[in-house]
Amino acid sequence: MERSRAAAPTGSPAETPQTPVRSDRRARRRQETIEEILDIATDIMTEEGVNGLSLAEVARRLGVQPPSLYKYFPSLMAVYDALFSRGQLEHLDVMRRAMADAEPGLSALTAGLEASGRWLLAHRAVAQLLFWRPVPSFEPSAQSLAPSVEMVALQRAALADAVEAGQLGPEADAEEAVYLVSVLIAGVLSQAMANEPDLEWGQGRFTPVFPRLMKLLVAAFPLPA
Amino acid sequence: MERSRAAAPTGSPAETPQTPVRSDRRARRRQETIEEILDIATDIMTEEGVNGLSLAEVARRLGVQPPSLYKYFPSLMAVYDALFSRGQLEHLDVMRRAMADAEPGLSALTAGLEASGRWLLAHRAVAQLLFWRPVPSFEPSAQSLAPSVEMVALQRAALADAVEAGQLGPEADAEEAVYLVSVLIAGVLSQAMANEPDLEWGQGRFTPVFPRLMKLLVAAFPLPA
DNA sequence: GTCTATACTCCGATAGAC
DNA sequence: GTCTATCGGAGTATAGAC
Repeated sequence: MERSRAAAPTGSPAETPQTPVRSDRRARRRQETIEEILDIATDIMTEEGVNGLSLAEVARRLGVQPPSLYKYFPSLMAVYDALFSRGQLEHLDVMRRAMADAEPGLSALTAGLEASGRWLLAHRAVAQLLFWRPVPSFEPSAQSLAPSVEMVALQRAALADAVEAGQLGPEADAEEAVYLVSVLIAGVLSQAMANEPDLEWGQGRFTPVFPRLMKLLVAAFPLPA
Repeated sequence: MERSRAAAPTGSPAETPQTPVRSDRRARRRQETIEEILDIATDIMTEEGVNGLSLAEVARRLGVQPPSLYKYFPSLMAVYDALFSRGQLEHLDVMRRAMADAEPGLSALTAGLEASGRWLLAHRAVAQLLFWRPVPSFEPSAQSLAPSVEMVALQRAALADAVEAGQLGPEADAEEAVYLVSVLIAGVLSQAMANEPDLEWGQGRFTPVFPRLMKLLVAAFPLPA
């Protein structure tokens, strides 16, 4: 958590006051604090449950008094929304990268879902916030929800690639196929999270069956004879 | 909510005082109150989230003061445990009946899982308490957990029946097959609960794919040639 | 078995000084 | 942007009268 103070020595009088440089530094420092708050909030949710998050506890761990946090977030719900939004974006990024690194089609789909599962198991508290809605008084904003549309599009495109490559039958190029695939990954993840809280992807009784489930897709969408 | 007072007229002096009859009546009345508390608690969890349950709110809806509830439950966690236990037993009963009414083997397995899914979607708050552990400070007692062993045994037996009936290959008669089946039903349910909170079994995008998934089991455990 | 009264702890949020 | 002080409310749980 060491922060670099080497650049831009403080005493330099050559720069005009109120420059964008100063503002940038302030803005960056502010952004760092925001990220730190969100990291602490994630820790608390992991330990106490998603519902156990409180600004008082965040303040305690950050070493400030609770009112100070209101300079960064207007309410507890705003913190939840920032956590939701950041989680959504990171999750999307992880899946996109994994798919880009794999062969288009079934390989990319499998790789993307597996990377998604790996990330979600490594960030369980955020995963619960994203998919289980455990805080009834929190509704994610429309902006925070936007990346999930992209997630579906990625999977839809991979299915289309798989059909074109002759890996799946033509019926796999449909919205229903995305639902079926989502059921498979959701089943693996929900069982792993509920019953094996300390294991990561690849360990235990549930996540290892995922590759097997993906192979079943060929049976679900058979190639025409 | 009318309660029958017809039986056992109050003034009858033929019976000795402090008879088991009197105690039975008291015990039954007490049990009714306990069930009513659990029903109200379920309503609250449904509206406010599993974590939103509070004895104060239960007392408010029951029309008593909070301290009165401590005559029935020693703590809030004891209420959670009673809810867990009752849910576990009802859920097991639903599945057992459905399986008994169906042809042994794959039909019984499918019928049991479908009945389970139907019941869980109709009792979502309890389902979350049973499977998602959303209250970190609550650990179900060993006694409350016991019925889940029976659940696994039921499914295991149905898989063995299916193998014997020639519906599935011999590898389906194994513990791993139960995990695979559990992933399928968990996936359907978690997607339905997260994304279609107002729909029941058979409606929406996810639960209708369950029969299709069960058909895939044949592909996963092919019959020997 | 019900109540009142109470002790205790915690939280979200705001006002205003510095 | 930090703090102190405070409001207003929530909750669990216990003691003791009736």
